[in-house]
Formats: sequence, C-alpha cells, structure tokens
Amino acid sequence: MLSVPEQLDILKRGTVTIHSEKELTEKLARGKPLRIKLGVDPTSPDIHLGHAVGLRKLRQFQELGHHIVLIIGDFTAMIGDPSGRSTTRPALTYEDVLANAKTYTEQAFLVLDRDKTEVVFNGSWFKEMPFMEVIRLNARVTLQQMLQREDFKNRVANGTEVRLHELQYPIMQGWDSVVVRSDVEIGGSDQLFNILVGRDLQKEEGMEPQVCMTLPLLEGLDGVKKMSKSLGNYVGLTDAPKEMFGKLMSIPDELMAKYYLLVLGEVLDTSMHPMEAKKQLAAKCVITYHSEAAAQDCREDWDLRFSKRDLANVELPLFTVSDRRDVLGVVQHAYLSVFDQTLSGGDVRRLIQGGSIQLNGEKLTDPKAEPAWGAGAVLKLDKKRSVRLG
RNA sequence: GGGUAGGUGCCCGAGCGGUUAAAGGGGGAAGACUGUAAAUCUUCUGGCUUACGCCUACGUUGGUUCGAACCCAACCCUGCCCA
Repeated sequence: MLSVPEQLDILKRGTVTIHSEKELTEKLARGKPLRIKLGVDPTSPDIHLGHAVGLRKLRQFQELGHHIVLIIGDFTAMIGDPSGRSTTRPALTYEDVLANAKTYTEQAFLVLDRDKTEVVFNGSWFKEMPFMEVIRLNARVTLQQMLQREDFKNRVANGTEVRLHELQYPIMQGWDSVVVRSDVEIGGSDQLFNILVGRDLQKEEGMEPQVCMTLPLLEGLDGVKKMSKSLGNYVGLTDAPKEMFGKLMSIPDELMAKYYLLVLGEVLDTSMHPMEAKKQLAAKCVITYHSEAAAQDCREDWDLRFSKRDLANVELPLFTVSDRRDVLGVVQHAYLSVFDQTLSGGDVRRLIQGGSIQLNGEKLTDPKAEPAWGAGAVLKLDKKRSVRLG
C-alpha cells in the first residue's frame, strides 16, 4: 500500500470538495482498507461517461487497496433523486428498475474490478423497514434544511410542485451510509447535500462520519447541460466504437480540457490543434471501452468520411431498393430498415427539401422523382448517415 | 374545507366564438460556411404516397352554437392565500 501522502495525492485529483481532507488523512493513516460507497440509481439501462467519472474514482481507490461498496438504489430509484431537478421525476416500475440494475452493474464492471467490489441493493433494507423507524429518521432532518437546497428552494419559489416523497430521498441515501458503514462516499457535486445527510445520520448512530468526496459534473454533448440519458446528450459506455468516436468529436472545444481530465484522467496539451486533440480524446476513449484496433479503425474511417468526404470508399450499410422507387419512399424505407427509425412523410419531405438527401453527391430535391438507383451508389440521408445501394 | 389563479403543441408561453395546426421564444432537424466544433446566415419543426382535401390536437366528459382552445356545467389536477 502506498504512503498516506501518496494516496492523498492520487485521490484528490479531479475532486471538487473533500469534507474533510483531515478526516480522510486520519482514516487512511490507520492503514486498513476503507469502505468506499457509491450509490447509483438504475433509472435507465445504460451507463454513460458522466457516471463513469465516479466509477473511475472508485477504481483509483480500488487500486490503492480499498474496498468498494456499490449500492444499487433499487428502492431510491422509485423515488427519484430530486437533486438538480426542476420537476418531479417520472415514476418507474419495479420491473424496469430491476432490469436496469442488471445491465447497469454489468457496465459498471467495464471500469471497476469485479472481484474487489461489493454490490448491494438498498431495497434489501428499506423493504423491511418499519414505519416507526421511518418516522424516527425523519425526525432528524428539518424542513428548513431541505428548503435551503437550491433545487427545492427554486421549485418552491417558482410555484412548481414538490412532492413529499422527494424530501425522503436524502434521508434514504444517508441511511444507506449507516447500513454499509461507509468511510468515504463519492458522488457528483450535486450530491453534496445528500452525502452530508449521511454524515449526520452516521454521527447520530454513534459511527464515525464518512468523508464526503464530490466530483465535477460532466456536461453532455451540448456542452451546457449535465450529461444525462433523458437529455440525449450522453456517450454510453456500450456505444459502438464509431458512435462513441463521433459523439466525442461533436463536443464543443471548450469542454475538451474537462473531458480529458474527467474521462481520461489526463491533462490536455493545449499546444495541440483542437481537432487533433479531440481526435485523440475520442480515440483514447474508444481504446478504453473497446480496443486499440477499433480506435484505429474509427480514426481512419473518420478521416475518409468527414475530412476527405470520400463516402465512396467508406464502409456503409447496404440497402436494397424495393418496389417503391420514388425518392420519398426509398428514403423512408432506408431509415426504417437500416436505422430502425420511423420517419413520417413530412420528416422525409423536409430532409429532401433541405437538400440533405444526396445520391452520389447530387442533391435530390423532388420527392416524387424516380432516379436510377444504381447498385453501389451512395445515398446520403442526413449529416451523419448514408447507405450504399445494393 | 373556503377563497382565488390556472391546466395550450417536445418545453415555456400568447390566444379568449369563425381567416387557429394555433403568435413569440427555447429546444430540435436540414442546408450554406467549416474542423460532423464554435459563431453566423437560410429553411423546416402534428399525421396522411402534398392533398387550396381529410384526420388528430388546446386537462376530462357532456352542453350551447351554423361554428368552440375560446361560452356554460360537472369532474380531475396544480399554484397561491385562509383554515
């Protein structure tokens, strides 16, 4: 095991707050593996790079010999974390949650060492909790404390509803810490309040309070909002290599330094051309979640496809024109059969009129035309997608 | 429980008897320009094999009317004030 200052040096990297560093130092100094908690709510089946930021920090702890407790919030997911939300979360069914939990943990092990990770479901204790106990816990948090939270405060000020069950969320998350006896809890910076509640509850149960460690939130592809599935601005860990590469290439330049730090744990070399820097970012990410070969392939494909705009020499999905031979029908069918997307006639018409639909580089502007659909020709559908005619 | 203000398209919001598929913004899409970045400009943003035609849509259900997002009634939901 590394010395305490060496460990601290690694662990502090990329964090927003550590509350407190002194406590962390003391815990580390005992020389025993610490219990590091991260709670995740399986509200969607996929993990994205935003989640991976926390997982990477866990991985660091793991490599330093500490013990990871990954809490699957099957119960808390039913409530929905109100952190940073301006509206109540939609309710999920328990079956959804369980199904999500399965794929979720699978994906978490792309980052974490499976053998050194303890996975627990918080439903296992909450399901059995007597109502008296719930009341007792509630007595420990005041309404004023809750109302100090930015998200609740705003909602109250704006006249947006706040459901009472949402107020339970921090208490439940805090109780998780008591149950798993965590020494350190990791979370995004929006989790600060929730994690601090955990400290309070632990103290009241006569335990040593956990250290609160928060990490920056990773903005999504739009560069503004936090990466999230529901906003569609995410890069999934299981995204296909080319998709992952392409998504990363579309992030705003200003975000690159942050992505380097949080996604790769590296410092961006600002002397590099921004585009080259972004390509390397994308490639490294593909290497991490796929392979070196895949990354190489992505880069070559990218250069051909977008830098040289040489669609003819790029691997494209095949599409065979069937009975409908007019432009509108062909495009609609191509979207459906190749990309599994149902576009309305209006959608397709819009693309055609916008000049998006191109056959071998020639814009097709008449929805009803029936051009010669020669085999091997390249049909461009939109900015990112094209097919080869078979 | 009482009073009061509301519930409109993906979101916010205007409309308050016909010309309303519903202003404006946001978000999204496409094109041009590029580095599939940013910025900018243009266009589009209910459905129907585009049709001055039909269907669906303004919380729900009924009603008034030649005609309703708009008027009436009941119901459901939310905010605020009072209890």
